[in-house]
Order: sequence, then structure tokens, then C-alpha cells
Amino acid sequence: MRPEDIPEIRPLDLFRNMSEENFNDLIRGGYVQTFPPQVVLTTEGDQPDFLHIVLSGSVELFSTWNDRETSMATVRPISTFILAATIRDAPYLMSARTCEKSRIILLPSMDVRAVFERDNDFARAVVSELAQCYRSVIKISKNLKLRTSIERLANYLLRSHRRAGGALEFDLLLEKRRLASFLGMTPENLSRAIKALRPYGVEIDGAQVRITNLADLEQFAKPSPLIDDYST
Amino acid sequence: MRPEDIPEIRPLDLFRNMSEENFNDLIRGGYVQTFPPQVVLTTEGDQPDFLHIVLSGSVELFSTWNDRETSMATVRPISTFILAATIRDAPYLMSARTCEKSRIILLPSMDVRAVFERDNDFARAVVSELAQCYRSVIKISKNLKLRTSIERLANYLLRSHRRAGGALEFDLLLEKRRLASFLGMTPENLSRAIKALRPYGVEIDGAQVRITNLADLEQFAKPSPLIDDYST
DNA sequence: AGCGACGCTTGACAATCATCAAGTGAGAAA
DNA sequence: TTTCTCACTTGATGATTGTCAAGCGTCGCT
Repeated sequence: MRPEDIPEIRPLDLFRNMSEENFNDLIRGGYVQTFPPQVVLTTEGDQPDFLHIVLSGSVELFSTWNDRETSMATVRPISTFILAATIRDAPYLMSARTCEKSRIILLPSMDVRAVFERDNDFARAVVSELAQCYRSVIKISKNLKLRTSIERLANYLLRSHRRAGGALEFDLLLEKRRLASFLGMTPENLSRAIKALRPYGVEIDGAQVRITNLADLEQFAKPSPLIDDYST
Repeated sequence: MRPEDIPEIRPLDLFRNMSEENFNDLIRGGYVQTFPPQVVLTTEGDQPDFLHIVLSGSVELFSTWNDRETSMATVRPISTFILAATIRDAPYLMSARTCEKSRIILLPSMDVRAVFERDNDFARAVVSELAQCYRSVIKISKNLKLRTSIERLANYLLRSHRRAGGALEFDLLLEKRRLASFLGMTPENLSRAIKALRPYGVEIDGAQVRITNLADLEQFAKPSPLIDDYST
């Protein structure tokens, strides 16, 4: 692992309060790899050999059942994914695949678990991380159960607008077929949903989004922090 | 809090390895209350004053948005619910309501957080609990996204059959309208789904379930431990 | 430059699901 | 015992969503 990668992950909440000695142990056993697009990093059902950290690029978490597939999340730098399986040494519930060329740190799960057992600050950081993950998935479930697909798109766009610092023009960060899958619909229905939002001030051309009537969109979307605010 | 309530909760994974002193501190500040049916114990959006533990009865966790409501889970004895909000001191993402007369322990959130900060075994038990909760919600999300409502019912019945020790006859533990909501459908569609499963060997009369052709049901339902096994 | 693959859009049609309404039966209260 | 309330079932209808197919444009490779 190159020395210049370490400062990138140390400030992560998960590692920040870990002792220097334990952090060095963890880092010593890990390595960095660059993967091209469409590489499967983890397969649902497998035992977790590594904890992964995305340094650059992006990774899609997805699940399959009965020849159907759905996108569960897209992970961006700098963050870990599927921590619970690693800590519990339980099978992955999702597969992970690079969306684009990505640089990933792989930390052996055994080392992570060993540090977890002996570093109390790390254990408590794991709690924070898992609580955050849990709460995020609850919000996603509520979104799926309480809203129609068009409402879900509308709220996704509002979240993206907020993430873009309130800009009325921004780019979708996901290919549309992935966005469709994440929102729980087909690509065809995403195209239709986009069209359905035009009267509410949404113009989407390729990956470019322009919101021309924010108030109308918010009136339609009815965002709720209990579903749409991922920071709490 | 009556002394006879304490042995009931001590063996919970969450408390088992907590020091005696910390456990007594926690218990000293808590109390037990019996609630009649349909009492709202927590309201989504509120700050968590207590960690709740169900001693008897049952509690439904539900969410509302835009005059719509959905059931997220039903909690049975002996277990806690909504631990993440308490630990993080973040607003509840779900409301909780008693389904029937229920006996509940209420532990002040402040005490729980204080013990979390000073009892390392408890902190690690919280990790296990949160990881389990997280993984359960991932499975629920996969169920919702990858299966039709009839498939979800079929798999719910298979899980219930397994929970009943493999008995081919068992009672639904939930009222049908709650089950419908939990499975993400209307009560009308639950009735129709039940009928649709008759050719696969499912007979339901009131709360009584009889599975007459387990192999057919399994062939249709295609259970997967990555969605249907809540023990890992 | 040409070709092929792939993502996306659009239309037609089918399947799934929700809404509305009416009826039935069980349980609780008077 | 009677009455009322509520959970559930059933049917009709409408809305939402998925599937299939064709066409277009972009990108990457030869």
C-alpha cells in the first residue's frame, strides 16, 4: 500500500479514533488495487474475506434472485461497504461491482475483526457506522413502500439538487438504467417518469438535469427528512 | 421495576456481557409499564427518550408519509426496538404502537448512552445487534424489490412454517391487514394472493394455515437464505 | 470510416396492484 | 339477545408498472 493512500482513509469516521498501532496493523495487511469497470468484487452468499474501501471510482451494490437483479446502492469515495458482513463474519447479502475504473483498498476481514476486538474506540466507531447504515436502509424501505416510482424520482432529484449545493442545474451521477434499478423501476418507466415530471419543472437531457420550478417540484415531491435526509 | 422482570432481560445478547454494576445502573433508572392495545409508544420524528423492551404482547413499527401508512415490522418478546435512534440520539424513523396488551420495559436513553460509553462489552453487543438489524432490513428490501406480492406471501408462509418447527399447520401470528401492510400490499390483494396460492397447496381459513403440498409451495416460492433466513 | 454494441426512448400491450363498494361474519358492548 | 363495529372477502374498475419491440444516437473497436 502506497504511503499516499493512508492519509486518505485515516480521517474516515471509522478509523479516526483508532490507535496508531492498530491502524498500522490494519494497513500493513491491506493492499490497494485498481479495477476496470464491471468487475465483481464480492458475490452475495460468499464469506467476506475483505473489507473494501473505495478510494476512487464507484461501486454498485446489487442483489439477484430468480434471474432478477436490483441495484441496492452505489458507493462513492471515500467509503467502505458491507461492513456488517465483515464484522459478523456472515455471508455477503449483496454483490459489489465496479461501475467505472476504481481504486479500492482491501483490508483482510480477519484483521478488521481482530482490531475490533481489541480497540474500543474502533468498536464504538463501528456502532456509529452501522447505525448510519441501518437508518439509511430504513429510509430506502420507507421510500419504496410509501411512494410511487414517480414520487421516488422526484425526491431523488431534490436530494441531488441539495447535494449539488442548491444548484438548479446538475448532472446525474448515475447511468439511468442504474438509477432506475436503484429507485425500483425499469429503465422504460424511468424515461416515462422523467417525462411525467416535466410539468413540475424538471428537464432532463442525457445526464443533465435542469430544475425550472423548484417550488412546484417540492410541492409534488413532498420531501420528508425522515426519508430523504441521509445525514441523520 | 419488579425483581422478577430482571432475569427476563439479562440473557438478551445486548445485556448478557454487561458488567453487573452497569446493568444495575441501567435497571435502576428504568421502569415497566403495561399498555393496552393501540397505544403509540414512539412517534417517528421524535427524539428518543427511552429504549423499549417488549416483555409480553407485541408492538408494530410503522411509518407514515403523505397520509399513507405502512407496517415495517412487528416486534415480539423478548426484544428491543429502534436501538439505533437511542444510541445515536437521532429522531425515530418509525412509530411504534402496541398490537395487543403489552408489557414494556422503558430504559432512559441517556442511561443507555452513558453505559454504552463506559462498558466495552455492551458497545460490542450493540454492534452485533445493529449488524443483525441492518442485515434484516437489507433482506426486507430485497424481498420488496425482487419479488411480487404473491411471491412475498409464499415465502412468508414458508418462514412461518419453519418457525413453527416444520409443522404443516400453524396460525398466522399477525392480523391479516397487518400482514398485508408488512408485505407491501393492500388487504384486498392479500385475500387474492391467498387464493392464488391454493393451487400450490396453501389453505388459509381465518388465522389457520394448512400447507398441503410443501414441495409445490417451495418450488413456487424459491426461498433463498440470503432473503429468508433472519438468523444470519 | 464503418460496424457493432449498448444505453435510452417510445409505443403497444399485458400484468400487477390499488381503489371503491358492497356484503358477510365474528366479537364486543349495551 | 340485539346492535354496532371492524376485519375480511369479493367484484368491478382504474392506475401503475413491467414486458416486448423497434428505432435512434453515442461510443468504442477494427
